[in-house]
Amino acid sequence: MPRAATTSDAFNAVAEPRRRQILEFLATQERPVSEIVAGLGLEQPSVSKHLRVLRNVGLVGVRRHGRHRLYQTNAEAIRPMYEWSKRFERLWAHQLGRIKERAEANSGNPGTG
Amino acid sequence: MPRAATTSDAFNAVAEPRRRQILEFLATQERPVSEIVAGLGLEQPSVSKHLRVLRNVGLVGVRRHGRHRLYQTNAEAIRPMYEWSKRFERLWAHQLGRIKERAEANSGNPGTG
DNA sequence: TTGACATATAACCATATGGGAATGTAAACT
DNA sequence: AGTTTACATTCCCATATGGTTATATGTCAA
Repeated sequence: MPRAATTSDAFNAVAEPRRRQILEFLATQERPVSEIVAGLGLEQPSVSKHLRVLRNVGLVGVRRHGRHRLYQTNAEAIRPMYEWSKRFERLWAHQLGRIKERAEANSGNPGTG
Repeated sequence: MPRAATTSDAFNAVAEPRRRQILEFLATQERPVSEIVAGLGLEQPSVSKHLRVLRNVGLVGVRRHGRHRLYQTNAEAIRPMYEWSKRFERLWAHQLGRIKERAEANSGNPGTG
C-alpha cells in the first residue's frame, strides 16, 4: 500500500519540494498560473496539478480575474505543521549534541540486525 | 516520475502519519522496537522500515542495548520544518478570514478551466 | 461566431511507497 | 554449539505519484 493520498493531507502535500516553492512564491502575493510557470520554470500542466493538490488541502485559495486565476497561499493551512513541529521545540535545545554524537559514533557500524 | 525519495528528505519522511506517530512516541524517551510495535499497534517489519527511513534522514537516533535497539527522536532534525512553516507565521494573522471567505464563496463554482 | 489566450484535465508511463509474509542475522542464554 | 530473542531485510504487490503530451474548457477580443 502506498502512502496515503497527497490530496487529503497537508503534511503530504507539502512534502513535494515544488509545492513548497509554489507556496513560498504565493505567500505574500496572489499570482496567475502563468507567473508561477515563468517564475519557477515548471510546465504549465505540472503547475496546475500541484495547485490542484494545494487547493484540495486548503493550502492555496483561488480567485478569478478575467481569463486568469489568481492563486495565493493560505498561510493558515500551514499552521498545523507549525504546531506539530513546535511540539518538539523544547527538546532540540536539550537533546542538541547527544543524538548527534551517537549518530557519528554509530555512523560506521549501525549493524544489520 | 513519483515524488522524490522519502529517504532523502525530512519533509517527505514526516509526511507519513505513522512516522509522525513514531516520532511523537520517541520524542521524550528512547524505546526498543518492540515497544513501538506494541504501543502503536503496527507490525514489526513495518516499524523497522519506518525507523529505517527516519534514521536515514536523521529524525531518530539508535543505540544498542543488549539485544535491543533503543530509538529516540532527534528533535533537531525536525527544526527545518519548524523554521519553514514559521516563515508563514506572520501571514496567518493577516490573512485570517480573507482566503477562507473566498474559499467559501468559490466552493460551489471553482469552475473547470 | 471565430480565434487567441489562460488554465484545467485526461491519458500514459516510469517509479517510489507501504503492507504482509518469509527469511536473515546479531546478541544473550544455557 | 544450539536455541531463543529482537530486529532488519527481502520479496511481491496494489496503488499513488509527478512529468509530459495532447486535448478540453472557459473567457476575452473582433
